[in-house]
Amino acid sequence: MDRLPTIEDVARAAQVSRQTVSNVLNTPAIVKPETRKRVEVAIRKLAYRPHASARRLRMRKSSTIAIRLDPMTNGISGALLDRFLHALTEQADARGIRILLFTAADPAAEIEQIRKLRAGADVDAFVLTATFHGDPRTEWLVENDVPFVTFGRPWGANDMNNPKHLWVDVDGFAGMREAAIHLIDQGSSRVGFVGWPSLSGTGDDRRRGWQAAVEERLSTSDDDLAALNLSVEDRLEDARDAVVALLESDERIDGLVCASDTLALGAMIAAASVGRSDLPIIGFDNSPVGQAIGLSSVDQTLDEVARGALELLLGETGGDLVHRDAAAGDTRHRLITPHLVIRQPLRLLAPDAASTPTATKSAVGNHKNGKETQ
Amino acid sequence: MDRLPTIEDVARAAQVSRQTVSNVLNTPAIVKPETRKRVEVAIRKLAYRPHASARRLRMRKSSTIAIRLDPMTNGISGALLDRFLHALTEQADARGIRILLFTAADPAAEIEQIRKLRAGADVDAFVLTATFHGDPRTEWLVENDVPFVTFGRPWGANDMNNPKHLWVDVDGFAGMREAAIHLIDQGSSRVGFVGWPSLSGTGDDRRRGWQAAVEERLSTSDDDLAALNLSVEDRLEDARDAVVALLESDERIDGLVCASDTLALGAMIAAASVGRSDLPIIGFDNSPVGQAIGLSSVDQTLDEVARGALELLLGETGGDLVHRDAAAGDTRHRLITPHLVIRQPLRLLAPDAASTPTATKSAVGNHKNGKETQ
DNA sequence: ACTCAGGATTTGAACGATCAAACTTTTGAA
DNA sequence: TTCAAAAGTTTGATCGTTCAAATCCTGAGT
Repeated sequence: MDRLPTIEDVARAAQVSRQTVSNVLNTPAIVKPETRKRVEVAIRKLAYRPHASARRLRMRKSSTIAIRLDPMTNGISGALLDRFLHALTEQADARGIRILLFTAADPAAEIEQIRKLRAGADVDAFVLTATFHGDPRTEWLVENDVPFVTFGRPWGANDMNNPKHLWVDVDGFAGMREAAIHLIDQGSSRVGFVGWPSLSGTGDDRRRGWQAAVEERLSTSDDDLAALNLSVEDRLEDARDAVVALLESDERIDGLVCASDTLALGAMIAAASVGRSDLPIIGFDNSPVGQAIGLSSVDQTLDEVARGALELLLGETGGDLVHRDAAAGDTRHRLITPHLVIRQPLRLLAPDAASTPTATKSAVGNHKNGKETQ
Repeated sequence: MDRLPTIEDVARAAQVSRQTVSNVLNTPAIVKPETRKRVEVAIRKLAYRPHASARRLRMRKSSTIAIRLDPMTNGISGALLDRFLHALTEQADARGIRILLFTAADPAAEIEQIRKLRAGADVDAFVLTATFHGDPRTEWLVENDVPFVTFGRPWGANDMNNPKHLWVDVDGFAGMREAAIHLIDQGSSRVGFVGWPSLSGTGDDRRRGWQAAVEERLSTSDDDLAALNLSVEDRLEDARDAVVALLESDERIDGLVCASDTLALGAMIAAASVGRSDLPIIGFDNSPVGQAIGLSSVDQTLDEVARGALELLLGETGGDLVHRDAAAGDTRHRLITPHLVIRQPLRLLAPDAASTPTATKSAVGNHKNGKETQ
């Protein structure tokens, strides 16, 4: 056989008509069991699969969701989108939906891309990431009636409980609060926070989580609260420098929670460099680097985020687009609770008793090394 | 207008026939300029774009390439696939090709997925990553005549210059050699190598690069060469422990090149912990973490890899699949030369003179800190 | 035996584009 | 002026599927 088998080939092989084969595939219930079996055998024998483009043309839907792969390799947590993408692809696959990628340098270019993909009937719906305050994309999409869901809640004007669009987000408040409470439960009595300047809604949300935990469990004065609250850009050096300063100005600090793993790593370096490598630190994002270095972190459970996104777009089970108005009231968004991952930190400065290194042949050999480089 | 405009709508608006509109889009040359202009206006006015599925059905090709998004978040260099994906998507977009994602837990599952995508005529060709010795996927693909290209050369049996399939790869030898030579040029006279156990062809390739540089430029004895050559698994701790041992056993080492940024980071930590935080170290992959921490590294220039992959599959310019046999002799693969990125390393242990930290309001304030924590 | 409802199956049309061939107009040379 | 070739445009068929309507079959009720 030169070309791929068509529904007609199957029909011929099973001695039935096109439509019966189609029915076996789409509405098996209405086909007589006997006939159905015969068709199924033919399908298997020919290794037939319906031609996706033909089906899409007829059905007037593409069963495809597009997502922008943005160039932001924003430092350490960059792999976040990567992991989300993976989760999304898996969930989508289970529903018979495909994930298409596109790129765009800026929001305007992204809108243009979306317009093209829509106009070519290439894509049914979109997933937007990294939304921000006053995002032109969401406005445009709403206006042009394009189905979409955002990863990230609308921080701006409209009411979170009745927004203009579907969204999924991670509950940064709950996550950061859990992290802080964990430290307090482990004996910390003075827990600081390293976050971002308060432009980002995400950062503020996480900050409030820390604040809630401290106010709830510790008797930290308002002045102290302000002193324990750092705001720096999401860069290793900035975090390191700020934390060095903080630790030197306040010896009693015995715990830190951070709005990202980047900041947490900076904090670890800072702690080590001022001889506090025992300081418990918790980050956010559960990035690969964090994992490699034994950093405890708040994991975003991207599987659930992805599942939530698809459920909002397509409904609980099927692969069909839910009409916007049908997705009623409180089901129009999902707030996912992240969970804390506790790890044994890798001491940056004091490699104690190298735990069975796997150096082989040409390695010089392993030996104990208990030297405290403090 | 309820539905999207079709070619017929445009034809009506421009007072021509379907086919003429089609010609304006696909073979503008054969349309009389006057008519063409009229059609183009109509196209713009209606914001018409050809229906992708209809076109694909008729043309019997999907203009889509699929790639597996695998779950490997392998530590620090994990973002590599992410970056490759981005480059690939951009290059593909320029050719009017779309990138589709899929997942699979293991090679067998991946083959099954590929089979499905092919049978559904969803995808024209595949890009395979993380190929390994005796990979069942490449065998299957070759046997079943599925067009594909691998990122990673075939290390196994068949001749590299006449392999059974198309491939693109990064020249690890050249990259590692350049790195080592750079260190030597900067004054290093005893340069070690941290790599992986010699199962991986990639690792050996990089090792040979270091070896070539050292033999070429330095008079290191064979015994020394063996002693300077570490092999550990791609884990931070393992690298750290092995490098600590190495540095303690040989004081004269004044440079290290590593087969990955993960290993390099481990080496940096090791160097710092034995008071050698000045030791120049170069990694491989140019990962985001490396960037964040100021690690010099060999960058894989994934743009070129992506371009190469597409050129092999689709030819220099167009979007059409090149017939396998047409891609003659030496154009059946690409070996991309990576380039070295030199950075000012962030001292892990001695944050000297915090360079204008951007801590704001609630930060305690910045101050000089020259303490050497040796 | 005859009708009718209902289920099971088949047939013709449509989705929106391109290809191949037919048709119409223009061009240029005799 | 005439005609053939070239250029420009249109028409009918097709890609592989599903929808809508038509047809065929089966068995129950009169």
